Amino acid sequence: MNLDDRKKKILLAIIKTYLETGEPVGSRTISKIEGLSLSSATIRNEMADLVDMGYILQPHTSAGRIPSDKGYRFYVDQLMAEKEMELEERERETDEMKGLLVEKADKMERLLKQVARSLSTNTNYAAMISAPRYNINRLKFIQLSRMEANRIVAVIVVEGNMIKNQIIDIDEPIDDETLLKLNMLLNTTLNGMAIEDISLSIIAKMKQQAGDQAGIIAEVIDAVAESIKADEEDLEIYTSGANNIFKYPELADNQKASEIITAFEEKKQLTNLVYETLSHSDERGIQVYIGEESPVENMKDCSVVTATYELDEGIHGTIGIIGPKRMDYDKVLSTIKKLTTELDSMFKKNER
Amino acid sequence: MNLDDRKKKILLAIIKTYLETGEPVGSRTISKIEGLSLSSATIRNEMADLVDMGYILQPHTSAGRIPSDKGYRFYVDQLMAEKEMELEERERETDEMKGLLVEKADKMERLLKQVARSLSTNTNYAAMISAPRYNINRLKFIQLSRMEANRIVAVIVVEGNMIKNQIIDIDEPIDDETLLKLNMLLNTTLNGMAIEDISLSIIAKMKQQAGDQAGIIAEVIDAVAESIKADEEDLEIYTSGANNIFKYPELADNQKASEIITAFEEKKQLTNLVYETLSHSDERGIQVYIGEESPVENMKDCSVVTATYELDEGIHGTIGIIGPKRMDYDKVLSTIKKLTTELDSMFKKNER
DNA sequence: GTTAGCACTCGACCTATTAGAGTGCTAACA
DNA sequence: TGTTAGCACTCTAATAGGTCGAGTGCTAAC
Repeated sequence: MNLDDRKKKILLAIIKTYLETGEPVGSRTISKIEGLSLSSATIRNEMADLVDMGYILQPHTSAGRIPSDKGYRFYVDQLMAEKEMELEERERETDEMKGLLVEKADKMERLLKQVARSLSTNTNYAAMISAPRYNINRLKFIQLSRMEANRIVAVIVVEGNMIKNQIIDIDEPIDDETLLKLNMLLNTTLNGMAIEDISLSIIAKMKQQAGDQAGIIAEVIDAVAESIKADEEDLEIYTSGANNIFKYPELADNQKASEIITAFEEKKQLTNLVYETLSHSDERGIQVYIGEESPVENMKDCSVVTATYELDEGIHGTIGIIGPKRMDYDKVLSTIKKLTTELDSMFKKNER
Repeated sequence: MNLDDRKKKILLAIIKTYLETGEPVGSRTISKIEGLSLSSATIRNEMADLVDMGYILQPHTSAGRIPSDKGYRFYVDQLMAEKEMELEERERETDEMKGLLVEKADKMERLLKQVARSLSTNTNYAAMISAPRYNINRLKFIQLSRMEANRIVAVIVVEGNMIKNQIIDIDEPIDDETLLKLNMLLNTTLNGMAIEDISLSIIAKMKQQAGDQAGIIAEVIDAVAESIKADEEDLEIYTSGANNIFKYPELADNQKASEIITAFEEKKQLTNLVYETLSHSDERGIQVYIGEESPVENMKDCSVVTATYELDEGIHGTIGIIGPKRMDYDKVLSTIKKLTTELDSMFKKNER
């Protein structure tokens, strides 16, 4: 049995109706609404087929039908194909966009929080955004300064002007000249290097050149490695609107709500989502995970829509919307599309 | 009518039983359990009085009694008085303490997250902790470094070794000598000053001394002010275990759960709690808010226990536990007490 | 292949009915 | 006068029975 044109139309009708009402939809409803005037009996026959094929489900024998994960998948694929076409046809006007406008923010953190909030309030679903991640961590500048007699502070600037600090305690006081020499050594050797490329041999060579001060070099390198590692480990993720899940009865029971909230609290689970999205995202950069498809265990009852935004070559992050499987995919896809676009242009202006 | 000794005993028995079972407690239960052997009838009479006095409530006519906010308040006050005594008598042994032990953490943020997590998993309630706030922001060290030709990075270290960075774009390249001069000027003038004490006249004087470079001075001062202000505005708060509320049926219905989760998401509400605690905390530093007493609107159905920890003179933060009104106050008070103590000693060791 | 018709199913909702826990009150007791 | 036994009463939670209606599956006719 294959999915002929009529079956497709009926399936889409069922899903759309269900998305609007949130209740199982019966054959009569479809027979009335649809352009292809067919009796409820015929619809019923087709529906039976669709159940067999796994596109829709019957909660119980004498109830209407609801879409299965497979059904949603069909719908979303269809929808995204349409969107593709639309976007080629005309540049979208930005009418419903006002609410989306993100205030100009000076700090990255604040900006990201605002984006998350904007997303969640606009869609009424839960939202998340990951801080941009620098795939290549290239060192730009290193500076050691003496803070107190036995204590220096290392300032490490990497590509994209992310700044890290590390305080280093030293055994013996260090004089200005040596400090200057160390700074020269560090910068001439390391500037422009990717963190991954700092090999042991380079470090050994630097230590040799540093002579007595080899210990400090080691500490600085450690500090560099440490701060980068820390950065990789806990990818910053901002969330907003987790409480929105309570608006959807199918997610609001204790068991499920607790799982979802937990995922939002323990950002580690969301980290998965980010990596998954970054690695699998296709050319469009938008990804839809339905139910069981979700990379986050605790969100198997949700749908998750993610997208990557790009700040600059090799620097990107992920935004995501988490809601019920019967979410308004149309709206969510538009919103997320617009937002990534806006983010891109914003970063261009805001690049510091 | 006043609260005589027998009434007190009965009241405490009711509350303790309710804390254990979570169900309305009847007169028979009390008459059996209690040392002061009285018949259920007598207990009933007393209970009626206690209802009149507002210490306990009757969910419906033929049900047992549950404590009112006023009842809980009585219980907690009693408990805290006892604790006071206990602590004077003997230094508490640290037997149940293992789980509480917080791993040594190098970064403040990670430490705070761990503390929050430790609190929530140990108590099975929700927990929060605010980053330590420096009441007096004293400048310790300022360093300008050239990063690129037209760009310098200002590193600002304040009391407690909190480090802020600010990138400053300048119109014309600056030479090493001038940079050195500026650094000297900044440090000799500002070191050791409290932020609040940097007056306009001081700034004017510095600008005058800086001559051509007055613009940079202004930018640095702005950066200092800015970074301090940003710090004050969004007080960092870390939370953990919000999902624990689902373990308590009286908090787990949609309406209430949503409110509580929202409070945890929008940290602004928790900020209130921190300020409230900091300003009102008595000598012991532990505060208990029961139901309506809570400074956080969305937590009127919870009890909130907070405490201040002190890192150093004038530097403190707040930890808090949020749970149902029938929380195990005894355990919570002990835990929070121990944790603040441990935090204090940890900060002493970890002070860098 | 499509449709009308009809018996059937099953959850949602409403209404007793019952059981049990707990009360309030009265009358007797120390 | 405070305490207690006894008893009728109240109210909830749980169970069972009954009805309604939406929706189905199937058959037979078109």
